[in-house]
Amino acid sequence: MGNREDLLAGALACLKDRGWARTTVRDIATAAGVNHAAIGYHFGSRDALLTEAFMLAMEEWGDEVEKATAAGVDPDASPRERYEAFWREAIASFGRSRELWLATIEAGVQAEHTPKIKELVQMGMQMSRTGFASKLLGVPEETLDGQTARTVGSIQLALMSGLLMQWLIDPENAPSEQDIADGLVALAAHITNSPRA
Amino acid sequence: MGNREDLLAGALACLKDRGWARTTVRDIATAAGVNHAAIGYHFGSRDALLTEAFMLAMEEWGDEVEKATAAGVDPDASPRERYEAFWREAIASFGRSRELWLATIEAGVQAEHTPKIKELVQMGMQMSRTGFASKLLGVPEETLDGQTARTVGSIQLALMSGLLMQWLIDPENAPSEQDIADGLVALAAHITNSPRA
DNA sequence: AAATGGTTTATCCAAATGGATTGACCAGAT
DNA sequence: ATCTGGTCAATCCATTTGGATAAACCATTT
Repeated sequence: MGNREDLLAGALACLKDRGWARTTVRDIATAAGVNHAAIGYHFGSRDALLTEAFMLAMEEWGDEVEKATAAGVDPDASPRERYEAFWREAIASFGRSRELWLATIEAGVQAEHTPKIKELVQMGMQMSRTGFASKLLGVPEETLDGQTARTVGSIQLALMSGLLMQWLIDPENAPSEQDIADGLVALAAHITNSPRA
Repeated sequence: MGNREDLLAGALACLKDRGWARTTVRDIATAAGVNHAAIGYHFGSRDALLTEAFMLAMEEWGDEVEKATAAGVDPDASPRERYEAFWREAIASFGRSRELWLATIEAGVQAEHTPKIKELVQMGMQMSRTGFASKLLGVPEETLDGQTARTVGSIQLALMSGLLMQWLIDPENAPSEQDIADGLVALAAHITNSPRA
């Protein structure tokens, strides 16, 4: 393990607990236990290093999501129980890997200023849509039609990032897994009813 | 209109198209057409000015949300039509006031580093929950019980920020108002069904 | 007209920042 | 042993940053 790996690890750490914008080359170098000149040598620039570190963060993020979706596949449970189990695990992950999740939100902001990041986030969102839709409905990704991915997948993805924000900023008032399922069902029921509810 | 007002307007502009982290005192001063020393005189520090400007952004944000909710109250329309009308207007606003919406996301990140901002965002989220729930269900805020606000309101708020992210980062693949309603109903139907769908 | 108090501007400054340079180091090939 | 290509660290550098200082400005009061 040379400086290169140390720098990547240090950059990932900084990305999590300082965020993209406020990490300096010296922050990274200190976290990595390396002279900051090594950044220029191995990566060319601070931004290039951070971009590469962000890819590591996306992998970790994928693992966390997978862990949550894995919780929602008990064949003996009802769909609702499975759905709540998913959120129970997701919410736990929000707390357990708080900094990581925070970094994913900041990535959304950073995407606006760094084209490469934008591409990565777009890719991640597309994969999430189909992944969520398939796992949620219990249909293999191959046989999943694009329309369902765009509807169910997009909604689940939106709930994921939206509820993440609530849990990060105001966990006191954020909805529990039951609240989520209740709200979803109540909202859909209201929309479906032809007369006023 | 003295420097103070100009600085606030300039800071708001910078907040929108440069974001909190990357706006410098000189950016603001230039945008305001004012010497940057005036920031110290009128607000004490860059962060204090940005915090005050952020409150202006929150007001504008409230107006945009209100405009969208107003689109969802046609008494002749079905609940579903009203819901889609809301999202049609919301999505239009995402495009029309792109920078403003972007600033609200960055606020979520900034909340992590600036307690005052965190308070403001928490407040905004609480108001949004009850506001959304009441407008959506057609129930005055006074008679709305806390549980419904936490469930339906939280879900709608989550969809709002989650779908905003999708529309900001990848409008090409973001769901339309029909997609949203479809997905919501399909997801709820799946959860409700006792056997597998 | 002179004085006053609030405001604005022109500079100054120390610290921080990203990056470049330069010479040391070191394992493996010659 | 020495040469070589890659790695590393110490140091330097120009620029940018947020903020402070102090002098000018200006309307109002005396």
